[in-house]
Amino acid sequence: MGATVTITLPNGDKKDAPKGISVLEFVKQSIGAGLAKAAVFARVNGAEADLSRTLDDDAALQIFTAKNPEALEVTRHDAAHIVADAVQRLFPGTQVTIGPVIEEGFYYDFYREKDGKPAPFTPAELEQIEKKANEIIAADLPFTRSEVSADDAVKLFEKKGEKFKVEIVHDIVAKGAKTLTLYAHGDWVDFCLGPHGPSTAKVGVIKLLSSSGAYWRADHTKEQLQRIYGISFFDKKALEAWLKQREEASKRDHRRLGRELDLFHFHPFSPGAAFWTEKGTAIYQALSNWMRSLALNNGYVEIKTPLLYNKGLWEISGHWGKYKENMFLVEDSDTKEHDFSLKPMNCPSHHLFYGFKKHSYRDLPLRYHTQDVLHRNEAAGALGGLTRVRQFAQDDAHIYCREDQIPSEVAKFVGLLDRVYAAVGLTYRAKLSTRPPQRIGTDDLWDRAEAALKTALESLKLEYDLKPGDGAFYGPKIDFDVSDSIGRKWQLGTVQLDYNAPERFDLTYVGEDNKEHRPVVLHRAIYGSFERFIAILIEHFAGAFPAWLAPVQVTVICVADRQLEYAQKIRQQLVDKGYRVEVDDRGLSMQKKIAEAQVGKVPFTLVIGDREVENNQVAPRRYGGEDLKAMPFEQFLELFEKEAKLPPSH
RNA sequence: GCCGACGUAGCUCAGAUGGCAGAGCAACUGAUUCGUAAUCAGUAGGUCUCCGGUUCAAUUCCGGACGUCGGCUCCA
Repeated sequence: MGATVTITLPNGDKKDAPKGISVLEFVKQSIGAGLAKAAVFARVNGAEADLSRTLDDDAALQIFTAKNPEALEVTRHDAAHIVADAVQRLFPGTQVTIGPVIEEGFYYDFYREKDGKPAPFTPAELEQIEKKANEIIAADLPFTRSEVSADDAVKLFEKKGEKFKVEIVHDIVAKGAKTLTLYAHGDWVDFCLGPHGPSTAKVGVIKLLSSSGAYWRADHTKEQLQRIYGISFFDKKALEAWLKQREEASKRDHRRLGRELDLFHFHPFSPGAAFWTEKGTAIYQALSNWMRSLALNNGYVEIKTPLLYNKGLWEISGHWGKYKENMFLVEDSDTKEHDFSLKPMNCPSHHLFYGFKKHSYRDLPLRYHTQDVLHRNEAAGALGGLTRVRQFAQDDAHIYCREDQIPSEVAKFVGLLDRVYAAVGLTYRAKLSTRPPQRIGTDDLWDRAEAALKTALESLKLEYDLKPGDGAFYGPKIDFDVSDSIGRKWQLGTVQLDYNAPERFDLTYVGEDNKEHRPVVLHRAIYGSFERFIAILIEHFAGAFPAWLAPVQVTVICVADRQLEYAQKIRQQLVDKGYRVEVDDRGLSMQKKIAEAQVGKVPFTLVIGDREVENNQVAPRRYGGEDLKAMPFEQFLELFEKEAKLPPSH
């Protein structure tokens, strides 16, 4: 009799099985053939494992099938292997690098050259690869796992001529790994942590999405690689649903809605700088006014500083050395030298401003708010819509405070940011970035700075991701990310601690002890930039803004022209209160005008006929079609103002 | 900046192997004055992004520039 092991299932059941049985065999014998067939991978004592893993000790076992989202990640990793296999079958000599699962799908980076030059995959080749990959799925090749020594792994990949894999193996060995795991399906082998599904057939269906350039190790001085993006689903139906959803999401794209709703334009003569229409400007101004009120009501002062500066400033700030490539330089017409630059950030000008006066500890914290225009010379290939532009304005502020004031300042800021995002319904993800290897300041200082940020996040019960080593060289920071309609993440808000700038600019305050001390600076923004924030809001609301943000808040439509005079009176009363109202007096049918108001996503349409004129009423209709029925104008006003006023700023 | 795709009317898109350029919507004109999602008729609109080259002939083929899009990198 062989030894037995006791396996505990998620529901608490315990089952005995012969020691050394595979997970799959155990499931088949002790749970059921159906689950065995559906299984993709397992967790043994919480650790991910292949179904072929043997059970050598008592363990807790959990089986994952297509019903678990985790299983899709595993099969997408399978899919990456399959695509790499397909590429190497079709294009011998192509080298493989890495192929991770990403949020939506996976990618695989290849190195391929022709005549010494990088050879990108053409759309036709992608089709071939996709076809071949799905053939590999149909072939139902089992994935097999094996362990080899580091030496054998190096030999294996050297023999195959896979120099990138060899490099990765060396890296892993340098980190202390003794053995490596290999995964093979058919003749194709890659080394990989796993787990993988039982066979290629489990992957379902692979769809390749795009190809693009990427650099080995994300370093543009290294080899140019060819990246193929793809996604897989357990069945065609799920793939089709995903494609459809993607099409829906693209209808919310701010670039598309910006055109359809006539919010902004771009012109080749000023790439990366928006032309805002009167409608786009209305949104911009509403956000600007709201942020101004929020700032002024929360202890900030608003200041304005120049846009153009002599390079002397950038030499002090360090931008001339580290950021010059991103700055627009301006030639002085006398000296013919590029002695001036448009400001890419507000901080240096605020530091100069701080220095205009001698400050007492009683002045602190001192909070300067600014909405000035900034210019950054972004790489041409990086521009896109409103999310990445060359000219923009931040809802910027710099807080000058004593070190002991940092925790409360950070907490106040994060609280304010949370209120702003909540008011527009945005959900965000906070990221705390801590000390990088290259940094200034003592460890003690960093300990305190990081603790201050952490405390603020925890006091607000905010979940956050920790990004060790991602902070700026002068201090740690918290970034706030929001996703756009196609799932790309954008940084909006940020708060950064800065111990460096006060040194560089020799900023001081006089303390209680009558001696000079260094303040600390907090850089912070909530919207991030108006441009990017508006882009995110357009997508978030799919263009149907709440009344307070909508470019046109009310459209007044008459049943016949004889009611126009009354309609104008209604409009005037609303305009006098500061609202954005239009009367559609074009010679179109009423139905057509209503249709256009809906297409324009105007929050309220007021229909005026003889009955309304007679009774001093309006007949409001909401965007989307809800008919509120005729009511006295005063009653509408009350209802409307609740939604059309800026959100609270206290 | 790098890799790839793309650039036809204000917008969305057709089009031909290299031989007079097409639709819908929008615009304009006229008629229509209508009770909650699109009234009818007509008119106008184009150096087919730009600059070179090949050709009897280029919007179409080739090269370059600019821009847009998807990535890389960076960041708000």
